[in-house]
Amino acid sequence: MKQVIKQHYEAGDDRRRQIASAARKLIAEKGFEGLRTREIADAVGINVATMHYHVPNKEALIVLIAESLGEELEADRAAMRRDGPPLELFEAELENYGQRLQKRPETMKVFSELMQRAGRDETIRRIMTPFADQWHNRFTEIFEQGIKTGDFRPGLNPVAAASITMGAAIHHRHKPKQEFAALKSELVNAFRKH
Amino acid sequence: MKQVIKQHYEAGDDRRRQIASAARKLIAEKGFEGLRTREIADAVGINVATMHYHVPNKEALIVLIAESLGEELEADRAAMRRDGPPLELFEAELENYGQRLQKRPETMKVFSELMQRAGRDETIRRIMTPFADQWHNRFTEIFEQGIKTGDFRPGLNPVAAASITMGAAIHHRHKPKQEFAALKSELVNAFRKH
Amino acid sequence: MKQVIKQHYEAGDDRRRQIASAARKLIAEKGFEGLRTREIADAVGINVATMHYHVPNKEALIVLIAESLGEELEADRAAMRRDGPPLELFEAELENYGQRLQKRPETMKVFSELMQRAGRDETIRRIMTPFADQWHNRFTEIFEQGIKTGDFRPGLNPVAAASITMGAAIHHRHKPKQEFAALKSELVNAFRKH
Amino acid sequence: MKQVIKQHYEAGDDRRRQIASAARKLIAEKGFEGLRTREIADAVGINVATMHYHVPNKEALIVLIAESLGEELEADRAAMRRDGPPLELFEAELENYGQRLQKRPETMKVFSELMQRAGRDETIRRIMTPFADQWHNRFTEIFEQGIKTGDFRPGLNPVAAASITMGAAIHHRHKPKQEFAALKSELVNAFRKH
DNA sequence: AATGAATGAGAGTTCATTCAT
DNA sequence: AATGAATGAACTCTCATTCAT
Repeated sequence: MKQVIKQHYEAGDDRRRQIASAARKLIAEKGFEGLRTREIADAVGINVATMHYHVPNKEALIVLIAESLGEELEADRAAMRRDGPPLELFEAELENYGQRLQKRPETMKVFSELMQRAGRDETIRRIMTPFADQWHNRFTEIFEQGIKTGDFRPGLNPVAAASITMGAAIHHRHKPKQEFAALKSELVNAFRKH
Repeated sequence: MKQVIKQHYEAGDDRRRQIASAARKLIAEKGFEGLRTREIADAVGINVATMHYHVPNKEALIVLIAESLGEELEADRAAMRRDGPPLELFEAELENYGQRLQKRPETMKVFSELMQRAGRDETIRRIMTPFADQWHNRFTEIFEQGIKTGDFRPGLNPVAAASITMGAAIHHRHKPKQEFAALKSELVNAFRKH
Repeated sequence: MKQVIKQHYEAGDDRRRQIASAARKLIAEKGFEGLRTREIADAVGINVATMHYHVPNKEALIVLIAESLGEELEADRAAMRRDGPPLELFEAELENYGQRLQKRPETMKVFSELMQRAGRDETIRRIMTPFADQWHNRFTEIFEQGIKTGDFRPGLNPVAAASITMGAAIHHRHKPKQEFAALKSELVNAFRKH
Repeated sequence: MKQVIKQHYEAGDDRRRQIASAARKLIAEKGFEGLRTREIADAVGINVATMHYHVPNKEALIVLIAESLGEELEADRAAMRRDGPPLELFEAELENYGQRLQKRPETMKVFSELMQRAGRDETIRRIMTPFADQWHNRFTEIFEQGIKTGDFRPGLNPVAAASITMGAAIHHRHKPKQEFAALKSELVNAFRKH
């Protein structure tokens, strides 16, 4: 079903991927509360019943979306370089985030909607927290190493610094791109050794 | 209908205040997407139709909520001291925020729900941005003065620093209270002159 | 809507009565499995949402129907004479049933549909069994007294006889009326003293 | 698809038999109204589409079920002894019914569901009435002969007596087994010569 | 200012059935 | 003979809003 000749047929997981993608687009536009099964189906170009064939109900849909987002973030993470001076790694991490913001703004909007909902929805929380945690851990790690190498201030609290960084990054999500450079260099100054 | 005696107290704007208050409680519990006119009316102890007499539709309700929140934030702001060494003002500002988080967590939840929605809803954005801006300006101002007095690093970008501070504060909203102290001192270290 | 002065408003329980009545008619026609909320609403001449205002969901609707039927059967029972020779009472009971079958065939159809469903549905069982039991007890009682008075065979098992009578009566529900007389006299012969 | 070896066994009518059997089991559990094509297919271990290949639609399915039930009842009937004193035949007939009730309660539940539906559904009525009639005729016949031999009361109405017997039997379907003996002997006493 | 009742529009979900392979 | 995927039609239920009083 997946091979060359017959590929005009969107079978199995492809449909689920299409659905996830359409749903994400809609969430980015109208938020979680504006998400309608019918609209997703329309966007994919299938019947609502067909949609329910692939994704049985709204809860499963949300899980699918969260997973789909998770995979993407994971792929991004896997692609990051992990060696070099901590300060550079820190900047690279921010740079990467900034680019994601520009190239796929949808991703961050959906991420933020899911995190918002995670506060109330156990299922989503279970799927999403690992991703938030991984990100946080990554920064913590960088700070810890950087303190040793002397890249970052001695006495810096790596956990708190990681939180500040993430907060700044997320809070910046809606802002114009130009400001991001200023934010980045200010974060660097905030933590590096003077 | 039940307490005959009090009935004349609760006319006009009092009702609107009750409605706003009930709505805020519900938003804090279930988020915007879980807000139901009927539940608000029930919480106030009136009929849905009566509710619509006071607040004609959901848009007006949202405006009411935003205004109510705005008034509260404004009152908070007005109560803040505005003189003294910038570093102290900065700490006082954060301290005040931390206490608000503990005493009225509902307020911050609603604020965050409204800001989320502001991204999509023009009306809300118009009401909310001033409040976010005022807060941002306040920090910017403190940083500007602090740079002059030597409390904060020379070369500090006041605007970026204000953004980082706000991001950190908002991002911390759900976290346990104990961590807040660490965050606060880390923020101070991030910006003050070493 | 029907009468002259103020009664044109079908308020409160009247609506529930109308709904119960329409639902019973529909069950008699198409059985339980063919019962549709929309059709009931249409039959009453109201919107589906209005129907749900009065009867929140299908389970409540079924309870309403069962109760409505129960009330009717109860009224019937209350109207029956309870004194006189047991044999006469027995015949009167059957006669009354036969007339109900002719005048309100719907009632018995609905009763039988409800009893069928009672086998699977706990809620219905709880409402309906009392009525079946009362009827059964009534016959048992008549037989017990009749044995003493010598109207019925000595050695007759009153409980088994009651079951036979009810089985015969219910089983006859769809049959042509004329046959009922034969059935009745055969039942009398089956149990009376020879 | 999974057990390659057996695949050629289960062609044609075997499939139909499997489907009928699965459907009957499901009807016994959840009633007619709870019968779902998908569940039948699942129970048989085939795809819904495959099911529709063998049994084109729900009407055909019901016919199939009725026929399958009919065959079973017919086999039962054929196995019954048809000679001996009428009173004994009568008791044997009841005894056989009682045993069927215990050994294959499913059969009687399905029979009763089908008879209920026969009241509304012409197709089912056409298939089922013969079976009900045959049973009824069998009792009538036994009574007619028994009157001649003196086993049963002179003046007994064979048709009405047959109806009473069947009503009692069917009505007893859900009741505990122990009571059946009492019912049986009471029926015997009701019709035999004293 | 308040209410019970009503409503239209739509939401998610289910189901028998069909299509392409 | 069998399948995965697709579909239209329907169903129950919900919700913001309105109407008559």
